[in-house]
Amino acid sequence: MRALVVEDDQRIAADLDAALGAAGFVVETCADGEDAWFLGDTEDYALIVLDLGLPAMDGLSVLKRWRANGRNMPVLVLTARGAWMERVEGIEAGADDYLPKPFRMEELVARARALVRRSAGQGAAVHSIGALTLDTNRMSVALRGVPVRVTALEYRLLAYLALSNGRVVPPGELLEHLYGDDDAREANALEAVVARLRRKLGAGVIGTRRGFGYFLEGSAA
Amino acid sequence: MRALVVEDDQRIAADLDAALGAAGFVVETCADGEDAWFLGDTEDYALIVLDLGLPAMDGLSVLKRWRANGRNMPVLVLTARGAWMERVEGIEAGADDYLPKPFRMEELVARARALVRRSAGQGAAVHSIGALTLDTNRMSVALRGVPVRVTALEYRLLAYLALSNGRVVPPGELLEHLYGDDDAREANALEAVVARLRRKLGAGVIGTRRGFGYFLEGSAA
DNA sequence: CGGGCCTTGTCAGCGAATTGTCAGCACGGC
DNA sequence: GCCGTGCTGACAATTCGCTGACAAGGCCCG
Repeated sequence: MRALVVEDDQRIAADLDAALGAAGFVVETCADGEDAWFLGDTEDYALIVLDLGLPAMDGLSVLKRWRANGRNMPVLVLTARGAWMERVEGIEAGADDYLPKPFRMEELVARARALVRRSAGQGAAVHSIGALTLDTNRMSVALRGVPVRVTALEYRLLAYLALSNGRVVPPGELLEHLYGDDDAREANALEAVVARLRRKLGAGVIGTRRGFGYFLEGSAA
Repeated sequence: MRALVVEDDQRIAADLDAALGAAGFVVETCADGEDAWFLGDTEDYALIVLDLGLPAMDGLSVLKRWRANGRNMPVLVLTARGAWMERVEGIEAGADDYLPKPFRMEELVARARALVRRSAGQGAAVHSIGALTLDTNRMSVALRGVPVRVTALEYRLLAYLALSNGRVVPPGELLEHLYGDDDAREANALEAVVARLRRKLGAGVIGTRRGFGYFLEGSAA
C-alpha cells in the first residue's frame, strides 16, 4: 500500500509519515508541486495526501492536471481552517476528501483508511470459462476475445451455466430459471435456444450429457 | 440520482431537500432512525445524508447495521461541531464523509457530488465518455466539445448512465433513479426521454441492449 | 393575473428482433 | 437394426422498443 505525502512543512511531513507508516502504508514524501505532479502522474499510489500551499506549483493545479490526465487515485487534500470556499474548489477540482489544518492524526488516518477501502471496492465483473468470457456489467459475451452478439435469453442461459461452474444442469432446472415455472414452454424451446447459441459460438462450448442436461465445456473438464 | 435525507429537524430537512434537488438529485426524506434503516436497507440510493441525533434509533447504529448487511452506498454524516471523536467513530462505522453542523449548503452539495463521483470510481467532476462530456458542477453536456442543451430530466438520465461506467442499466433501475418510486410512470416515459435525447445527441451515444436496458456507448470500447 | 413557451407523460401505431413451435433428421445405445 | 433422445432449419407469433403527435402541467415574463 504505497502512499504519497505532498507537504512542504518538514515537521508536518514527518508526522504524517510516521502516522501513515504506523497505519501500514509505505510512505514517500515530496515537498514541491512539480515533483508531486510528476510522481503522481507516473507512479502508482493507493493514496495521496496533498497540501495546497506548495512551492513551484499550486496544489490545486497539480490535482487538476492529474485528473485531466485520467489519474483517479484517491486524493486527500489538506486545507487551511475555515476556508470553506477553498474546500469547495478543491472538491470540484477532483479531491476525494479534505481535512482542515490543524487536524488530529487519528482523524487523518481514519479518513485515509476510509478512502482506500472505498477505492478498492470495485471489482470487474467478468467471468471466464474456457474460451468464453462474459461481462455481467455490459451483459456481453466474447469468445476468445471476439465479441459475440447474443440475445437476452441466450445470455441468461450462458450466465446460468457459467455460474453453475461446469456442472451438468438438467433441462428442468434451466427452464425453471429462464422462465418462471408459471408459464410453461414446450421442452423443445430450450433445445432451440441451445441450437442457436451453438451456431453462434461453434462447437466445443456447450456440451450435452445425454439424459442429464447441458454444461459448459472447458470449465472443469 | 436518488438521495435519502435522514434528518429530524424539519427546517434543515427542507433546506437539504431544496439544495440537493437543485443539484439534480431526486430527494426522499425520513425523520426517524427505524424508517431510515429500513429504507436504506431495501431501496437503492446514490447517496444518503445522515444526521446522527435521531428518534427511534441512533444514526451510528443505523449506519453500522447497513454496513453489516453489506450495503455500501455513500453516506454523508452530519455531526455536531468540534466533536472530532464522534467523527472518527462515524468514519469507522462506515461513513464516507462527514460535515460538522452548522454548514454551508454549497459545501454540502459539493461534498455530495464528490461522494457520488467517488463511489462510481471517478475522480473528476467532468466526465468524458466517448464523444460525450458532462460537467457535474454546471449540469451541462457537450458532444465533441459542442455544448448541447438538455433538460433537467435528460441530464439526470445521462448522468446516471455516465456514473454507471458503461454498465447496462435496466429500465426499472433508471426509472427508480429518475423519479422516486413514489410516483409511478408508464414504462414508455423512459423510452420517450431516450428518444428525445437521441434526437439531440445523434446515434452512437446511448445504446440499447434489447431485453436488458440502456448504456453509454464508447465508455470502454 | 394571463399568455406563451418549455418540458414531459401518454397514446397508438409501426417495424424489427426475438423466440416458440413444428416436422423431419441424425445419432447413440442396446 | 431399432428406438428414443436430441438437433436443425423454417416459419409464425409475439414481444419489445422506437417514433411522432398530442395534451397536461409548470414556469417565466409581461
